[in-house]
Amino acid sequence: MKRKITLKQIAKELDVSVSTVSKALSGSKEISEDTTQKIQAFAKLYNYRPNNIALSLKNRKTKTIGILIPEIVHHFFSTVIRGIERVANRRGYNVIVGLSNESFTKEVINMELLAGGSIDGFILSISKETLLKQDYHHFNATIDQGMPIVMFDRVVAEVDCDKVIVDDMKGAVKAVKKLIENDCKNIALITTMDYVSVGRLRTQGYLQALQENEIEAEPNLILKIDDSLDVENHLEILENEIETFFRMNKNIDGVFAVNELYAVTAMKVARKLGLNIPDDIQVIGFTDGVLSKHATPSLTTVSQHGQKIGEQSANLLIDRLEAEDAEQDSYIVNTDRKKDFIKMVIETEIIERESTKSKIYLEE
Amino acid sequence: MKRKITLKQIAKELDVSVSTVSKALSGSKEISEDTTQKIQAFAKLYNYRPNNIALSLKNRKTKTIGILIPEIVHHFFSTVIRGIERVANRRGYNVIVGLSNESFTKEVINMELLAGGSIDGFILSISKETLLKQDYHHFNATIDQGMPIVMFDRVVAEVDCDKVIVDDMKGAVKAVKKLIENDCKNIALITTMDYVSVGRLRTQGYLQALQENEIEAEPNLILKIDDSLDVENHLEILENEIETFFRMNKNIDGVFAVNELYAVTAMKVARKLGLNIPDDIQVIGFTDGVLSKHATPSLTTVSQHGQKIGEQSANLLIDRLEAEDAEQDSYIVNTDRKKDFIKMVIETEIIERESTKSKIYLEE
DNA sequence: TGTCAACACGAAAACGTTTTCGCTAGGAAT
DNA sequence: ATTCCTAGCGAAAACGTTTTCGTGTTGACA
Repeated sequence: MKRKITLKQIAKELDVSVSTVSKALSGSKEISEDTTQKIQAFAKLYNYRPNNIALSLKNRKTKTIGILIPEIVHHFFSTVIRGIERVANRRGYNVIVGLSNESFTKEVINMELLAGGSIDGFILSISKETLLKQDYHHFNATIDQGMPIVMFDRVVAEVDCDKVIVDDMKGAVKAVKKLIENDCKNIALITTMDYVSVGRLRTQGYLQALQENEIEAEPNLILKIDDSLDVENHLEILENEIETFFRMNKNIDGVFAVNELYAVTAMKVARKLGLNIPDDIQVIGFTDGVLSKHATPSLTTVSQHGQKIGEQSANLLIDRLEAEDAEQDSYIVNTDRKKDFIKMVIETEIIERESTKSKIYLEE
Repeated sequence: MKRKITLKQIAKELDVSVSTVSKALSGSKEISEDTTQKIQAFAKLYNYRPNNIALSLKNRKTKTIGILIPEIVHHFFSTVIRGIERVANRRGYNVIVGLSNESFTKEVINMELLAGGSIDGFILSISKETLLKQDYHHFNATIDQGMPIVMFDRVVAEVDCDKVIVDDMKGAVKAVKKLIENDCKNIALITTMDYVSVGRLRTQGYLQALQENEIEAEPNLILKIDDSLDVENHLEILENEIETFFRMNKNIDGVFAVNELYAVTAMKVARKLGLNIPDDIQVIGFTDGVLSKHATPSLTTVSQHGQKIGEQSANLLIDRLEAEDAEQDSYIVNTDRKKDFIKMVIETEIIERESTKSKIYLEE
């Protein structure tokens, strides 16, 4: 197999020194035009590409950022990656992706692997298992070794770093308020067990919206799904749970679900029970993915703007990386830097579609 | 900012040589137990992690593979990545992802960037623009520099490398045959313009299935959508096209669509026109994604097994990488190696759901 | 003719490893 | 007492760059 051509080989071939080749290729004024031309031509001919690895070793930076997410077959995380990739590329960085599959062990292993020099910083979202264990030593160890981290969506107070989050609670409040405005009297909540922070926050938002409108929360109207099992492959279980839930609470006229899947499944079950959407029952979901857009009827959702989250995360990380660079040139060292971490909140937005009643006629 | 601790620093601190530290940490028998213990304890205390970059430079391999895909917010590509990541991790490799966004330029730039030493090999799927331009020099240049490539799904004969493809044509044949068996007399095809190979192949499959059953293909029953525009954001256009298509061909009783989106949109339109699925019209799509599973009625699809494609691709690539290693130790050099590239075909499978009639009663 | 600047280039260090080889000291064997 | 082996460690090269600091050869100028 052919090896990539190196400076040394070019140097030997053209009978000059490595330094000369390096300078010629970077267009240094030090080298005569003759030599420069000759070297550049030769390099082009042999398709020379500098070895990033060697550069990384020298510069102590790799110009790549590591992403660590729980799952990639997931619309929200995909859009976040796309956002990260956008600004990373624009700012001259590459992106390397690790998957934890919601497992604590895989998260730790992946971090150790990537932290071992391959990347300059992390952008990550914590796995469910880690949230359950509440063991965050690997994050703190990485930060201690001077590698900055930005967390998004699933964050945790125990780790000191920049964070980008969705205003889950506010988003839920907005959604439920919309249902209330649309004359729903008995609003159900379909949520998960609360060990993942986002589920808890959205539940809180639901409760708060009710409280603000002086509606008493009815425990019967809250359905908690155990999402530790792989829902995608146990769709019937989910459907059955929702069906009995609906049967036991025939008065439900509005549903707020903490994710797309629960929402469209709720719609499916409702229709199976002969209910019309949105006339008999209105539904709002969370996460604006493909399901919401293409379901029939299309689903009104709380959009989290995943791409924006990714973009902001990347900007935060790269800003910090480049601030570090500047710091080395500067005499003033801000020892308090560790304390001014940023927590950025991305506003949610309600995308109105067919699963809720349009109130346009009221606004005339 | 704290820098990562290096062998040299440990050596200085413990007043031994760098070599000793290196050997002690790798558990070499050469070093006395005393020293080994002391060094290992110190290393653990300071959380020493070897610098992969330095290792990569020395070993001339990075143990990471580069993925280059047109789009990440796409169920099929996500599952492929998951598959790649699975076997890569199992076999000790990392995964770095680049996105071309269907753009030729971004594809070239990304390849140059990654090929510059960051990775040992590529797994990629060609962007639409590249397929249109038919300019494949960047692939061949990369291969010439000794970096192996595996292409999946969107492949091209002009590049000599391992390939993993879906039997698109056969899958389409199966789907259409199923419609024929289910007594459909006028089967429509909703497809794309054919510059992307997969669209063409699926169209061919449609035609072949008809021919094999001695049904004459009716040009009116083929709808070609211009997918150069971003369909996700021009949903109404798609719906309108399909609606007029249906209105002009009221005899349609079966639809084969080359992707999920077209299929569910067709179902949506059909229902809007008062048609019942699957009684009046049966629908089969391609690609088994979330839409198919959660649409109402759920969609019968041709599954491509994206994860399997990813796993096979990764295995092919890593096999080749490790064969290269072995080659260097061997005296026999197979100069014909370049010619025995593998083209692996992943079988499709029809997932039957509610959008086609069940024929169980016939099989009794 | 001697001095000096400018020009064109080379040598070497540095980044963090691993690995090969060599060296020293001590004990065993002769 | 001399030789030899071996355990335990260090020196140095190598991977591919960039960059700093020489160094030698011009030519011009005094």
